[in-house]
Amino acid sequence: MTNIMKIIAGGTEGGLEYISLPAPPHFDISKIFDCGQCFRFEPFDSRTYEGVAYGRYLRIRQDDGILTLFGTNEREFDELWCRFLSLDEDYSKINESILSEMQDEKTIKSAIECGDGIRILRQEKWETLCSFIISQNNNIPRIKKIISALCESLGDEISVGDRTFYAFPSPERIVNAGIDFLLSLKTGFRAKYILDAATKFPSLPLDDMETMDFSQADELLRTISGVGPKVSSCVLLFSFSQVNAFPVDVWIKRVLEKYYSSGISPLNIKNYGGIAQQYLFYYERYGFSK
DNA sequence: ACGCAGGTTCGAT
DNA sequence: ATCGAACCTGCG
Repeated sequence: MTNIMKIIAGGTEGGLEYISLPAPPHFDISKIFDCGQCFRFEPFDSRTYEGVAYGRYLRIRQDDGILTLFGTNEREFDELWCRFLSLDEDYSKINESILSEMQDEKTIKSAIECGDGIRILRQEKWETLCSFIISQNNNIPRIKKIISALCESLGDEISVGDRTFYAFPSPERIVNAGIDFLLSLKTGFRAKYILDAATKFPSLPLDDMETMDFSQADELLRTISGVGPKVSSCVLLFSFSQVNAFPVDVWIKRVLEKYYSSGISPLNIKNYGGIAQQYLFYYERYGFSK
């Protein structure tokens, strides 16, 4: 992956390495980490989020058109965070493409304005699969609680100053921990699903699933018990770069009924349908769309 | 108390 | 194919 972003500063602050770069247009960390795609990044202060992905800690601050990444360096940025944050994608082009396919329809237009700055992260595949299995028929605070308990119990420790973070545990560790362990985390009926996923995940053709058609990748994921259409499309969108995966949850159902009961529909978008879905979801759930 | 929360499975039509 | 109930749990 070639780094298309230009690092403008770097150094050490408070014992943490950091790098700075210009914030690109259509990039807003508060929307990125608060649009429901990610359960493990939390606010550090009003302009900063922090968390762990791919076994690495990251703190990211956005202000005055500058992005500062703490706990990392240029090499790791090029290898990991640039792609994780989708800084290699042209969201001007994506937004125009969506708007044009939707023929300037007014709801999608408002949704893009409202959700502008959201980027689809490229998260770790196993973590995303496991997290969205846990998310089913569950609420966000409890989802986060279960995931952090899972990481604290089985994940590798990551020290940052005097604080400790945890990597997401591998499928093998979860298989070894067993069903009773998963039940002790209050995962309930999802425990057997997590175990089935942990058993099957290592033999999936993970790289190929990024480039194959959505429907083929979807079919493979759905062989896992507990993975239905919603979980599968979330996982494919948030960690397999399947930008046409279009998760339909309760909020999107509302959107479809309210604005698209007849005529043009975002379900028929050919390119970047999943990104359109994120805008509509954010608009309906967090925007003031009345 | 009892319905519900970012769904899926299972069994009955 | 389609439909509804049941599912772990904790919160209001």
